[in-house]
Amino acid sequence: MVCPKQFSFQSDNHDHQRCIRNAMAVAEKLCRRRQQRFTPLRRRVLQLIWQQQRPVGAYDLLKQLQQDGKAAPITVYRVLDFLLRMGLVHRILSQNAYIGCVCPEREHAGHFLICQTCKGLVEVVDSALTAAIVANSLALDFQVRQSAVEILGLCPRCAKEVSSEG
Amino acid sequence: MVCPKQFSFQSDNHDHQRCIRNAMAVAEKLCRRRQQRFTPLRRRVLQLIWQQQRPVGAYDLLKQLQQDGKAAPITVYRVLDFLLRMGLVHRILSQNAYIGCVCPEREHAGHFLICQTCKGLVEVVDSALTAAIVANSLALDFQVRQSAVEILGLCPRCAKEVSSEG
DNA sequence: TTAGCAACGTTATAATATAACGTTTGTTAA
DNA sequence: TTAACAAACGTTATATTATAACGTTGCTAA
Repeated sequence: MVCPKQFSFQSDNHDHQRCIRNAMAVAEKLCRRRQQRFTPLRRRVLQLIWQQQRPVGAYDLLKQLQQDGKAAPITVYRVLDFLLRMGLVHRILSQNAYIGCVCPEREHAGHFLICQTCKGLVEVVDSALTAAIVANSLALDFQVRQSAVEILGLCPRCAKEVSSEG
Repeated sequence: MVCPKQFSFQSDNHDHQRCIRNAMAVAEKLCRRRQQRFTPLRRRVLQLIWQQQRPVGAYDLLKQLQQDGKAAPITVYRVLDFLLRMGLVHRILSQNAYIGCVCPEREHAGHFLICQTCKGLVEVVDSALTAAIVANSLALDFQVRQSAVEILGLCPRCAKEVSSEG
């Protein structure tokens, strides 16, 4: 089970609490298997990230952590670093923000469609895109370690609003 | 004529001064055609960007400008904003840096291979990659405005060095 | 049960980017 | 020409994002 919101711009009224619970369970299992500590702090931050349905900034997370008590930026960044290493979240370069990964079990690059209006985001998993990246890299004798694809534009809903206004 | 360095990791001893002169001439023509002012400051910054053969940070540019006289960060960012709007430079998200565009006449997204060791960069122009992006967007009824593809890894030269060390 | 290391706290600071407002300069149209 | 306007640039201040350095706590494994 994955969060449908993160695979399509359309699906909206799904039980996101269930997605969150699922993501936490997957994270737990994955950390245990890798013998990494899924501490309360790490759990809390991952949960905060999943609660938003769009990419969240580090300082947004910080503010939320500070509602529980004192916290410093480095705390957030350290946790983010861990979550990124574990593949539990993706970093969205164009937004300086972070989002929960829908499929942390399988290692993969983050490929995204991002709406410039509502900041909504969809993770793309597509073999043709991956193949094109591999082909280009092979052609230049380049060893891929990581790839970031961020496609910016207008999601269907925001496009509709724009056209009905104008 | 384009800078071969920006299309391959291999070509190294080409006449880069000539590439720079060419880039400046193209920029000049393009601004005139669009009735935009290619001021001395804008010219200077674009030249500084082309002089590096890798992505340059805004504050690197600032330091170089300050050798001519006083300058503030906003000055650099304003010029970068102009150059980006004109398509004369690309912003490299993963590096917080900027690089001259090898083909500003034709509007296009920036697709790059970036070496994590030497920070060398190659601009990729590939229809299969573009097609994959378009296909994904169409499938989700998403209107693309801009796309950023940054493929990080090891360029052939750095790969060779790593293997000869280890 | 203690040595060692990972996690986290605390304080400070680096690096990147923008806001607000005033002045200069170039362009346009009477 | 020159007044009116807008674009470019200067100046000062500040926002936003991210990391460094070092000490303390607490888990874990021999």
